[in-house]
Amino acid sequence: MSFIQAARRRQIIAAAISTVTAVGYGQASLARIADEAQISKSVISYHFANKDALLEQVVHQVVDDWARYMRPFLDAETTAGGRLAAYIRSRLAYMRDNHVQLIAVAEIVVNHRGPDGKPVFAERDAAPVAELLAILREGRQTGEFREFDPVVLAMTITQGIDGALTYWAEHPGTDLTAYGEELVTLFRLATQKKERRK
Amino acid sequence: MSFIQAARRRQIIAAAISTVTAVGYGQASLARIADEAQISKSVISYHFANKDALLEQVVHQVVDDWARYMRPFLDAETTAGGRLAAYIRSRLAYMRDNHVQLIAVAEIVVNHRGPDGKPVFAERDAAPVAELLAILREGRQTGEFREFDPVVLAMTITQGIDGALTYWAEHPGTDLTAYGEELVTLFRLATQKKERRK
DNA sequence: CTAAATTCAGGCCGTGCGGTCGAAAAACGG
DNA sequence: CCGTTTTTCGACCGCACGGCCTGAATTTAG
Repeated sequence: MSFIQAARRRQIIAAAISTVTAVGYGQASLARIADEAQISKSVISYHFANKDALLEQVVHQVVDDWARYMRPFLDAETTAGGRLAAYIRSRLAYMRDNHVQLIAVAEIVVNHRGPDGKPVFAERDAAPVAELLAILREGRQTGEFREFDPVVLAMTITQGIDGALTYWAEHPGTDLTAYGEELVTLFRLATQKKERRK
Repeated sequence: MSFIQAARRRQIIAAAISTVTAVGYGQASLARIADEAQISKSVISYHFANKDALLEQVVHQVVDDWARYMRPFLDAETTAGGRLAAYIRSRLAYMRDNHVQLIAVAEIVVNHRGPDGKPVFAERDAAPVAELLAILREGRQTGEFREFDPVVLAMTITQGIDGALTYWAEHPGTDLTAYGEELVTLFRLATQKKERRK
């Protein structure tokens, strides 16, 4: 693949992301995306087989970048509790710097359907959840965490972090770092064993 | 409004709910809804001004019923902690019995946009969140809860409950009651003050 | 320099959408 | 029983969509 081809693809993907984020999945037509990129519709058709292929590339690229970003933060921690806090902080940090991409991906994953009417990317975002699940199971096995259902915890933590994104989107003035520390505290209290105090 | 009119409207609303839940907001055309209800498309137009009005009625009806369901459970409790647990349990119980309606409402609220491209029902589901926020603020004021940001907690609890719905939708065998008790425990630990133990 | 390959613009087409129309059918009132 | 109103229907309209095709501009290769 030539250099100019790759550049065009990146440009089109970027335009698709900003368009989906701005007007939503349903209104993100090829015409609007082409308009956003200031190119003709057929350029998109030339570089991507069809709309589905374009959206799939959008999701693929963002998810990959996301996982690459979080990895070093997770690997730097040794205890399950530390990894959990790092997970929350790094996922939130990535969201702060890439919220446009993540909103677009969320729109696409939720709304993109196959001909049968069922979602296509059902398990695509399961990767970060699986990572989190592993952390929780490890903490339970080593006895670092209290007894709980790791599935419920993983789901709730994921949802809680996503909630920060949602809230931030609606209240742009929010201090996401402070929000993140609240979440870290919240889930530390929710996972740690009871300690004798005073 | 006559009796038969009300019946037709309810039938159409029910068909809209099941259609949106089955094939998603984007694919839920008037034709498919009419097909689901086994009536002609124009019957919908006769009883509702347009598609937007129909969807608004769907959201309105479900949200109203939802609030009516939860009220007595909340009023039965006196302490903030009790009200919080009742909130989680009753909201989850309603979800178990009305998941089709709630999935439809979620689809509509997220995807329905005005001509400007911005969501229309942005604050519609803010009512249950406000209720939850009041509980949390009350608990903080009376000193029953630890220090935290009520907004973050309210958001996280709401998201956590919604996560149960999502997980249940993907794993139908899930024991929602057990899931709910995990959530109650989780958020009790996250909200209560540190206690001296042993 | 020329010819082949690549890249891009504009327009066309079939499809399905939300919504409307006039007529048929059903329900109602005297 | 008939006339009126309410309700339903299938046909139809204008529109925007995704996809495709044609052809011109640009780049590359020999």
